[in-house]
Amino acid sequence: MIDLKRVRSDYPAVAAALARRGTDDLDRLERVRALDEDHRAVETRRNEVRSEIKALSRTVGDLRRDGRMDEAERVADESRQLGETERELDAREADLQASIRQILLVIPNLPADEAPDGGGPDDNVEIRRGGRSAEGWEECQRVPHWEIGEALGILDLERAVRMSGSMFTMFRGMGATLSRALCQLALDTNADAFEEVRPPSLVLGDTMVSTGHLPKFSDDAYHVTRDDLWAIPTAEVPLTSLARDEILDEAILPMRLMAHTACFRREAGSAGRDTRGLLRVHEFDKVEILAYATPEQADAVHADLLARAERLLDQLGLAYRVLDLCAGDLGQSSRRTFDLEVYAPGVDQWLECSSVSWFGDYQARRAHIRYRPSGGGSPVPVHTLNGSALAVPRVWAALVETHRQPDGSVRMPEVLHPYLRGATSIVA
RNA sequence: GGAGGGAUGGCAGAGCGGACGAUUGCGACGGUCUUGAAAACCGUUGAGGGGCGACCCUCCGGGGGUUCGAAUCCCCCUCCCUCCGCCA
Repeated sequence: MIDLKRVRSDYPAVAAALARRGTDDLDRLERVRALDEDHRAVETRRNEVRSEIKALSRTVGDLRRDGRMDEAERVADESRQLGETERELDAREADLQASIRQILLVIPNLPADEAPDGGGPDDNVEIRRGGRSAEGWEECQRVPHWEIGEALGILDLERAVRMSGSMFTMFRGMGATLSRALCQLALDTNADAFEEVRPPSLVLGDTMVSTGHLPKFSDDAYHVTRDDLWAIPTAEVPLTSLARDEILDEAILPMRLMAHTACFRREAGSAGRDTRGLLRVHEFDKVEILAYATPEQADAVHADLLARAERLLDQLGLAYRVLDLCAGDLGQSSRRTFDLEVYAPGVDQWLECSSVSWFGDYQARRAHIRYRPSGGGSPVPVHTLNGSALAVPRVWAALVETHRQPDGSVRMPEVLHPYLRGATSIVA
């Protein structure tokens, strides 16, 4: 959530920042501002009435102790009258508060000043390329991964669809081993600074609200209605809620966590897009890296997360590019995001394989995660940041296409060998 | 799933319906004393919200209710513990 106090004290700046997203949220912002004024007026009056009731009640007690029953009853009666006013104001106060929160929960984060201008994906700024060159491909590398996977017996989409429906996948043999190897590599590479966590895959609605996945994007997530639980779309969800309702010591920040989990996405609204192969699937494995930080640390932590995600692609011998997302393409909770796109020569596409985001205190406000400054003073919301260290399907696809040899086998980059029981390539 | 017990401040642990936002102990912080430390003593020590401010309001697992007044009484829910059942 954006800071209501800032809406109050700095409305023009908040509105201007929000406007950069090019959404219709300015109406919402204005409604929040008006409701907030009403709310504070009602709250103040309600508190005055309550205070009066408390005073009268105390008087009743005193009078009764003194045996002045008639007077006590008269004062009690007066208090009874006020009780009605109190109930009325209280209901209005609660209503206003709920309305404000409801709107606040769907107002997106304010883009960072540094985020480039722009209204959509076309305005994202490519800030660099890394890994191997994205040019100069051999004919043998121009084969889509689903064909490679089938030929080598390492990808079994047909049977996956039979058991789970379209956009579900199944790796087999060395394909499955490769999938696991990628995750282990990602985990091991980041174990120097990140605590490994194995969180739940099903979470309560509140947990999804904390990160911003609910209430606005409920169509994108799987909902187990019988038990009212949600399948996590990313480990960001449980990892962010790990510190929910807590006050952290500044000394432990930045606090870094990583997790390998399955991720579930309904991919509603993308029917018919990228339907072949591994480009868009309902369930996939991912290693997420995440940090809680102070505002002062956030920039450096953001850069570090990005560097770590890049390093893996580099080690895997893939071609990738880094995009600085423009204000109009930023996810709801993010104020600054770098996307990593890996080039897959077989399908001739840049595939988004990581989003490294800085959320400011937007998620921390929703999740009530604060830290107590070492210098003393009241707790303040932490900043949260996260990114995919490695998301399996698209990296798997790019890897298999990039490293395909003229004989149809797929050479495995050296970093993976220890995780592949020593195998250096995948052959038919 | 069935039966019983519990949930209070960082922790431990009190709390006849009316000076209880909450005794006390520990911990933490500040101070006195000390060459330094320990001990002892004194003091401070939860969170959220409103108001320019004096100050006011809320929070004793959550939600309802009774009452002039609820941490204290009633109802529902959640979670934890013990026992039984089931189970990877």
